[in-house]
Amino acid sequence: MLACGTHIHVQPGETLFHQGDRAERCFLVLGGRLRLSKLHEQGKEVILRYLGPGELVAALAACRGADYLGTAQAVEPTELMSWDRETIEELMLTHPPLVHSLLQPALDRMNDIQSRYLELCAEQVAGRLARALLRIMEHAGRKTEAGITIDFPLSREDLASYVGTTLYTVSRTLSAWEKKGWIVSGRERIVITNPHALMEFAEGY
Amino acid sequence: MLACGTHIHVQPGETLFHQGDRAERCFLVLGGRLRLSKLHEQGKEVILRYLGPGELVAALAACRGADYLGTAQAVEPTELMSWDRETIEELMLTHPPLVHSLLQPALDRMNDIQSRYLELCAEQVAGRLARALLRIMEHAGRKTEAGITIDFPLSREDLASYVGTTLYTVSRTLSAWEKKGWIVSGRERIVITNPHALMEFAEGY
DNA sequence: CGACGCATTGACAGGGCTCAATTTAAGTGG
DNA sequence: CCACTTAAATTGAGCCCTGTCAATGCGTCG
Repeated sequence: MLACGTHIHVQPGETLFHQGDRAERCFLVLGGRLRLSKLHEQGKEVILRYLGPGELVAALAACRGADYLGTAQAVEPTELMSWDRETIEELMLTHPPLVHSLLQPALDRMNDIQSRYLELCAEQVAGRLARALLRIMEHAGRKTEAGITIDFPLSREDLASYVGTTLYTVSRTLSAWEKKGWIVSGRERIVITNPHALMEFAEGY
Repeated sequence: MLACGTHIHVQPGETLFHQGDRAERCFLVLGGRLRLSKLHEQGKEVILRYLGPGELVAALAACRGADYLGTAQAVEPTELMSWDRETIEELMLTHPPLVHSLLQPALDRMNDIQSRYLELCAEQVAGRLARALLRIMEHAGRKTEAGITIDFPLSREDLASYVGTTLYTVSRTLSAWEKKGWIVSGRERIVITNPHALMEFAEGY
């Protein structure tokens, strides 16, 4: 069954698919990391989510033959499995329980953006940034001696696009947290040394 | 098949289900209008979307037996059809093509919030408010002699919760547009007299 | 080692939130 | 039908967060 799929490799910076294109295929991330973003008419870019190993991409859109809702590009060398629309549709009809494997991630992502939409409305930058770090940490954190390292390149600008602010405000905020000893950061690299403090901060906001 | 469903009536202000409760049932709006909202810890409320006749509510959550992602309450006398989890699951397994009837709305809503998330990041209040009015107009507008009337009660505060601002800024902005002759508004009622101007404004923002 | 891109920091301005005081309009009961 | 009540809407004043612009520092890679 899985053999019907095609192996794909994408290099950092390369685009897997573009927002607005017809979704002919869906993907499963095997290794590496993708960045799903959406572009505004006036040029500003927003990061919808990062996708790591084990996650499905564009499954719903491909099922329906709709357009991709965002643009997916690799932030690391990424390996994927891919299926075309006909194959998925056929699989879905012949294996009804498969639907649940699609529905759960869809529900999770719905929950994710709706929560972030709420935060964007209700909280100011620092609170959103704290939650963003925690969220990304849960998703892509690796335990190291110094703390929990986010193990893919993540710039100030990326974070800004993720929480809806500017790279300047992100920089200022991270500097403040670094002085407090909550994080250690370098060029496109962030280590969270005190997750508990960050959580308390995000809650109490 | 449809006979398995239960008829439900909800009065304005009444709550159909609460965010966080286990989703045991899903619903189809037959008449009236629901307001789906999400509450922030610090008390602020955000309106995720309005639901009118023909729209499914909580279908995905009920399929998965997950928790409701938001709170649904009526803004008008509302009539619904409702099914419980077991029934949907059974229907889905026995009628595989039914899945598509669930996937399409899910995709539409995903697209809707992601777009609004983008707007919230990229545009300022006036632009978002213009788009919100147009979106609600598409969804619930009724042609009248004066223009296109939004035919359910919609206060300044509702609009504020919808676009992520305060009722004061909404009031000021609507006043300005009323002076320009783009809209006519009263207590919880809005008529769009010049949709074209609003669209141009939203685009050019 | 030089150059490019990312990050930092300061100064400044403005959009929009907050708070407070009225005004307007709908609904209610005598 | 008209006071009376209550909730929504309007408007003004002040201020703060954060976006914008500009200059500089620094780490990485060719």
